[in-house]
Amino acid sequence: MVNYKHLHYFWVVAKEGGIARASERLHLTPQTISGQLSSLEDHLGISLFSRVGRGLELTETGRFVLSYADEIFSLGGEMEELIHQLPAGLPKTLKVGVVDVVPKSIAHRILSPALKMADPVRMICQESSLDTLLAELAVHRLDLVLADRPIPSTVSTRGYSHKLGECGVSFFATKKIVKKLKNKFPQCLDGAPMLLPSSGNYLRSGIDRWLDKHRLYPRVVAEFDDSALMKVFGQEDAGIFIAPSAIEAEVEVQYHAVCIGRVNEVKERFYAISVERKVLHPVVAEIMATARESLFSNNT
Amino acid sequence: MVNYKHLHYFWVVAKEGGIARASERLHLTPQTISGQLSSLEDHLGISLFSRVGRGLELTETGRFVLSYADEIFSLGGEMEELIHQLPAGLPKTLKVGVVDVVPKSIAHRILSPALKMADPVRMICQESSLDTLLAELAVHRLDLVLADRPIPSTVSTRGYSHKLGECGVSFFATKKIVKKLKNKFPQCLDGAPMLLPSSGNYLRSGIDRWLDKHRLYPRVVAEFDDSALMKVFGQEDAGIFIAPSAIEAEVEVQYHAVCIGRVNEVKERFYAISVERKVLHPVVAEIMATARESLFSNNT
DNA sequence: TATATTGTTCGAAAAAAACGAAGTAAAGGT
DNA sequence: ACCTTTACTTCGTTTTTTTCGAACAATATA
Repeated sequence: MVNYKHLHYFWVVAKEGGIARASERLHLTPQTISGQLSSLEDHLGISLFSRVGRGLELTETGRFVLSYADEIFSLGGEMEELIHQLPAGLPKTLKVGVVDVVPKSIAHRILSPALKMADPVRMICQESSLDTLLAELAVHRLDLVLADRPIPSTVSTRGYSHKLGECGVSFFATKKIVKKLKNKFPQCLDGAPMLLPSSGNYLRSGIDRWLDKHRLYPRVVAEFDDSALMKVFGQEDAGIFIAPSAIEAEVEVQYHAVCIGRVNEVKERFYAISVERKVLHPVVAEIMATARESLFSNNT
Repeated sequence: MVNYKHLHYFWVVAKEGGIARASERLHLTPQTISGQLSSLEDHLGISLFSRVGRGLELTETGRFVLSYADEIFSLGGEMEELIHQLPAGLPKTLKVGVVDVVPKSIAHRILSPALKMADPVRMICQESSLDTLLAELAVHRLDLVLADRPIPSTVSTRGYSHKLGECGVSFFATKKIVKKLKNKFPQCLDGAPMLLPSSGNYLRSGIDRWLDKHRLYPRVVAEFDDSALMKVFGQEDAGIFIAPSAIEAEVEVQYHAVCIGRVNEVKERFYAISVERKVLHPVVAEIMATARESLFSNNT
């Protein structure tokens, strides 16, 4: 771990062009700076200045370090400058990213506690792929990501996944489609037109495994990244589609379809992903607490 | 000035979700962290955590600070990681930006010492407007900018201008143009077709003042940001053009033109702009020393 | 050659950080 | 309701780090 105090001295020395000048600006004696500078070089194991004549000259490494120090300390300065004009009662905001495979009504269920809290919260929602959202999360442009899977270990982003709940999946179809089905569930799926989440999605692999196990080979009409789009296609008689059992009622009403069967072997899970290990954002904490205790309380 | 040690503790506490966990990771006792954290809050004059229950919760400000701390410490980490794989004898490079109004042969004169130094230097040149180049300089993507004026005080970029030299300007024209001129210099300029640096350029205002003072009103055929382009137009009989007197000979040869007059009242100046107050890049230092002693040694 | 300027090395002094002991306060189990 | 565990804080002391004064070495300038 570099000593940022030392790095700061180095930065000032480089900027001012010498220890003497730097010591003036820092209100320190030259011997202090000189010593601390040597400590930094010792720690890094490489020299930052070459002592030439009675002055200093940046080495190649020194210039490299300077470019980083520049960024680091201007960030620090910017932070200090902005910190005091921040707390002026601007409404609390919560920036959420929702992975597009997560059904909208599930997202709403999960997030609604935020809007019902004591002090008002402005919520900013964004919908996109997991990768995109994790990138945003990493640079703190999001407070929380709602996903259907934990953070992939392959991804370099650091972050912590918190499981919110899980439930089985239900199969839906419009009446028009249902009429054409010969058998009862689940045999009716074999050869039937079907809409599925695109391969690569977490839920999809579970569905595929289950279909395979039961020797059911539906005709896959279309694949979707966005679950809402899939349901709209379903509503227009494009094929059988699926949704978490927990929102059966909403789906039947909203998309004019009926539930033709339920599978509890395949579980759809929902996760909240945050940057901090333990969630420190009060609104996020509230959301997660509520979700865990009551999101799918009516089924296991 | 924030204490980066304190900021680092804050960062770890936020990441780990508590003082207890953080103290473990930092190999420190909780009371130390707690104390240092309070110091930081005292210094900033605002609380970063709200103590809720037996734990901590980030405040709005805390989350803001965290986002900066995140950037700062990942920069620091990145720096440490890269620092050791850097010094592997990659050739020294010098990244120079040349403002486009600076004549190419002047730029060459100024920069050539770099190529004649003891250990070889690879030079990377870029040509653009002053604004663009200063932005690049600020983020250390350039080591040096060559300009025809000192750094404008209106610009927020910090940087130091070092004057390299100055010389008068000469007027040039092709023989075809010269034939048409009725009077001798400088009266011949009145009403004559002329190429000039665009308004807004530093040299242009000097030229304009001089022309005005002598009641000379040439017909301005075209204006250029790029001095080389102006000379090419001049070569093609578009009009009278100007260049620093120091490169008279080169201009006459290269652009098939003749010098029709010299003005020492209008001075063209050249500056090197660097990030550091005193230039610490050895190659840059060499360039500047050479320039100052011999760039325009044959005239004042 | 004298002189001012710049950076360095050595202690001792001052300041900051870290710890042990003890205390408060909330959550969890009995 | 009562004990236990967990988590943060406060206080005084010890340890570590930073800073300075004094003396010194090297280089440029007059």
